[in-house]
Amino acid sequence: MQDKYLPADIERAAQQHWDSTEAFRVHADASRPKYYCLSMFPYPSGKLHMGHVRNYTIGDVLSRFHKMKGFNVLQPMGWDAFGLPAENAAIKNRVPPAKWTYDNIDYMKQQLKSLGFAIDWRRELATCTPEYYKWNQWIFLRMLEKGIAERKTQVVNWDPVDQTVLANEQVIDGRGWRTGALVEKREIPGYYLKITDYADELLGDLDELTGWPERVKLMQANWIGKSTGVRFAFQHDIAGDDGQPINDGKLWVFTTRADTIMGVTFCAVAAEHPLALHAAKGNAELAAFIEKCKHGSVMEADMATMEKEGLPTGLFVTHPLTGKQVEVWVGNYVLMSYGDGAVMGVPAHDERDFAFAKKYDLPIEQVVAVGDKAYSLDAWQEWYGSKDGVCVNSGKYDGLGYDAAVDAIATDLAAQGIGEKKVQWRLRDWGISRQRYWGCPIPIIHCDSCGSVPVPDDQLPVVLPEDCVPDGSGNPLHKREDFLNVACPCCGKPARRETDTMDTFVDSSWYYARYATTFGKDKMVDDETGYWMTVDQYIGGIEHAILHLLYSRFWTKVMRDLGLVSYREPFAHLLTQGMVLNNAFFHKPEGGGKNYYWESEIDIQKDAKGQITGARLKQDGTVLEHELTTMSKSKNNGVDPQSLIEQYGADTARFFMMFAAPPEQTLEWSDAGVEGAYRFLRRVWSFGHLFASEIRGQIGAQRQLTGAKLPEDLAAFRREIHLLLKQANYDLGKQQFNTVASATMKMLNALEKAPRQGALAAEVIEECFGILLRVLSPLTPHISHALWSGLGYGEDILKAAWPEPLDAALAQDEIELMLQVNGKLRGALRVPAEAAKDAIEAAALAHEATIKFLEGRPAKKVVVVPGRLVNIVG
RNA sequence: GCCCGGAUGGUGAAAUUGGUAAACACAGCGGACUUAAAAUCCGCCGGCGCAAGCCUUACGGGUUCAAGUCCCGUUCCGGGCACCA
Repeated sequence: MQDKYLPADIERAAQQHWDSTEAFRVHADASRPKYYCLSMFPYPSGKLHMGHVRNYTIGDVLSRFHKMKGFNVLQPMGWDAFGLPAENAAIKNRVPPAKWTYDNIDYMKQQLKSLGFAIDWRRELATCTPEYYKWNQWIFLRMLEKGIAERKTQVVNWDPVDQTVLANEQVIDGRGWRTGALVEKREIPGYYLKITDYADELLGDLDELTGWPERVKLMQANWIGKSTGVRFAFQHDIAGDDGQPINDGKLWVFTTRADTIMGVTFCAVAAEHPLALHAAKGNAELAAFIEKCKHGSVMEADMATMEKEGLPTGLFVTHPLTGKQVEVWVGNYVLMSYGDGAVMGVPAHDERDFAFAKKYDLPIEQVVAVGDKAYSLDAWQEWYGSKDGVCVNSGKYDGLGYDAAVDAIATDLAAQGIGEKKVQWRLRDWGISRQRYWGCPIPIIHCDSCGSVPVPDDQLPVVLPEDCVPDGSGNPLHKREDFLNVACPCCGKPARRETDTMDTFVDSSWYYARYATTFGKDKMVDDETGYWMTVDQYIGGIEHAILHLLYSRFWTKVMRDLGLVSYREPFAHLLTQGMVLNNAFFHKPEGGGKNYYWESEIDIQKDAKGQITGARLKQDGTVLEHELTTMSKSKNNGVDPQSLIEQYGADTARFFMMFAAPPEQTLEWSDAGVEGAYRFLRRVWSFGHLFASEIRGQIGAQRQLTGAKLPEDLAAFRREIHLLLKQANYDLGKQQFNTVASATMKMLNALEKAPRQGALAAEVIEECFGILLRVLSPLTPHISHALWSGLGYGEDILKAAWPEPLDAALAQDEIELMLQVNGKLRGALRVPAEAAKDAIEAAALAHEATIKFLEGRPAKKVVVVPGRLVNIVG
C-alpha cells in the first residue's frame, strides 16, 4: 500500500472500478425495497457551482447510505437545458444556444463524474432534446382537449425599443436591461394551465406530505391562499358607448371583510377597468393617469411597495345596503387580473385604504370596535384591522361579531341577487407561453380559416431548429420561414406555426417520472415508473419551495387524471438545502442596474474582525458596494469547485461541503477549512498504513474479541467508537451530515490514541477502523473504497453491511450525573448505572458541593433527571 | 409591502429537542522535531477576576426547579413573490 495519500490516483481507480462493475446501474426489482433518491437537475450554465456540489453530495450520501442498508437505489441525473441564459450567451458570443448548451453539458458531466457520484448515467436526459420535449407537447394537447389548457390574454413587460417581451429579470428599475427604455405593460394572447382547478386538492394533499418540511408546506398553503369572502356588486346606470349600462350596471368586488361593508366610503378600480376607460374619455387628466399606470413593473413586490396613487372618475355607484352614492376611483394598486379588477374602500379598517383616504382626503368611518379602544384618525393602529371586534355604526348589524356579521350581510346581499359567499384563491392560473426561442415549441398552427389548430399527434414532436442565434431584438423563429410555414392540418391551406415556447418550469415538472422509465419512444412514462415512483427523497434548493414544487405536484395530478400514473404526489420526502452565499461586489452605473465584478478584479478592505469595510476596483479605484447573496453567474461571485477538486480531490471537496454546515442552513462560502478536511483524510490514510504495517500482524489465527473481558482502557476506547457510531446513525436519520462528519473525526482521534499492543487490541482496532471506513464511505467513497479493499476488509465496500453499535461494547457500570444547586452547575456525581432514584438523591444531598452552596438552608425540592443530572432547590 | 426562515467565541459550527453552552474543526499564539522551510506532533485559545467565583447564545420582557431551546415584542440578515432557474 502507498504510504502517501494520493487522491488523484485513488479516485481514478475507484471510479474505474465502479464503471467496470456497473455499480450504479439499476433495474426494477420487485424482490427488493427501492429507494429513489433525486436531486434537482442542474441548469447547464457552464460549470458546476458550490450549490451543485452541496446538492449532489447530499443526494450521494443518502444514496450510498441506503445502498449499504440493502435498498435498490436509483439516483439519476439530467439537464434542465432550456432557458434564458443560453440566449444571453448567444447574444454575447454569437453562438447558437444549442451549441452553447450541449458544450456546457459535456463539460459539467465530466465535473460530476470526477466527484464520484453514484449515478445511473444510462438514464441521463436533457430537456432540450426532441425525445424529451415531444412529451411536453403531447401532454399539452391532452390538456387542451380536457380544457385544462386554454388560450387567453396575459400581461407582459414590453420593451418599446427592442420591440420584445422582457423577463422580470431583464427589467431593472423599470427599464429594459439592454435598451434602458421605460418598460410598458402589454396584453398579448397566451396559453394558460388551469392550476386553479386543482387548488383545493393541492392544498388538501399537503397534509399527506409528512416527509416535507413544515415551512415548505406552510409557504405552499399561503401561496395557494384559500380565503372565504363575499363577492357582491355596487349597482349603477352608467351607460357605455352602446347606450347600455356597463357590465349590466354592476360593479363587482370581492372582500374577505364583508363585516366592514357599512364603512365603505369609495371604490377603486384598475386602470384597465371598463369604468376607468369610460370615464377617461372625457377627462384628459384621468386618461394621462391611466397611461402612466401602463408603465412600471408587473412584479408583485414592486406593486406592493410602490406609492399608492389614484384619481377620481367622477362616476358614482350605489351602496347595496345603505343606498348611498359612492365615488369610483382609479387606483394604481388595483390589478385587473385579480378577481374583478375592483375593490371596495373601507379606510377605517384596511391599512392600505386608510393611507389612500388620508392622502386624498376621503371620509373614514369606523364600523368595528374592539373593546373600548378609542379610534383616532391620526395614525393607523394595528387593531383597526382586527377581526376580533363587533360592528358599530352599522345599523341592524350593530353588535355582531365577524362571523355573524359576514353571514347576515351575505344573506341580505343574496336576497337582492347581487352577492354571495365565495371561496377565493390567491393562486392564479399558470401562464406557460414565452415569447422566446430557446424552449419547447407550443404545438399549435394558426390558420386564417380554421383558427388555432393543434398539431396532430403523428406530427409530433414539433422540432425546434437548433441553429438560430438570438440577437436580443425578439424571437428569431419569426425569421425562420422553414419553421413558420406549414400546411393547416384541418384544411391544408398555408398556415403559420406558433412561435411561442413553453415556460421552462414545464420541462422540470415531470422529468423525475421520465428517469424512472425505460425511455421508450412510444410512451411518456411506462410500467417501470410504477416500481420507482414516488420519489423517496427529493433534494434541492429552498428557492424552489413554491413554484417548481407546486407545478410538479400539479403536473402529477394531471397525469393521474389522464390515466398515465397512479400516484397523486411525486415527492414523499423533501430536503430543502440552504443556499450557498458569497459576497458580490458591484457599482451602480447611471441609468440603473448593477455592474458586478469578480473578486480577483478588486481590492477588499477588512477591519480587525475580518468584516468587509470597503472595496475598490483594482483597475481604476472605483468604489464598490457589496452584498451577501446567492452565488450566481450574473453576479460574478460563483466559486468554481474545479480548482478544489484538482488541488485536493473529490473526497476533500465532498467532506468539507458536508462538514461546513447542516444541509438546510445557508452556507456562507469561505475557502478556509478545506485544508482541515484534507488533513483529516491524510490522517485516515496514514492510520490505514499504520494498521497494515504494525497492527494487523498482531492478530492471531484464533479471534478472541467476542465475549472477551477487555482491559479498562481498551473497553473505554471500544465503547467510545460504538457510542460515536450510535450518534452518527442517529444523525444520518436526521440528515444532519455535518455531525456525521465530525463523528468520523472523533473516531479517528480515538483510534490514534488507542492501545495497539497485543492481539486483543489489534482486533478491537480492526473492528473500529472498519466502522470508521463504512461510516465515512458515503461522504468520501474513494478513500473508503481504497482502504477497505486495500486492507483486506472485503472486495467492495459498497457491498458491505452498514455497521450497528453493539450492546456489549456500549455497556458500562458507572455513570456520571451533573449536580446542580438552584439551577447552577456545582459538581458531578458518580453512581452505579442502575442506581435507584432514592440512592441518587441521598448521594446528591450528601455531596460537599450541595452542603457548601445550600449554606445551611434545607433542600426544598430535589429534581432527578435519569442519566443526566440532579438539581437541588433550596 | 406580503409569506417563510435565520442570528451562539476571531471563524464554520455542536448541544441526545427544556437538563454540563461552545463538541468537532478553521484561524491565531506558544513549544518539539529540522541547518532552514514545509509537513507532522504537543499545549493554549468567549469575557472579567490573583483567586473563590461572576457574566455570556442579536436586543427587551415573560414562563419554569432548569431556557440557546417555549411564549410576547423589537432589530438585523437570507429566500420567495408567479417571465432567472
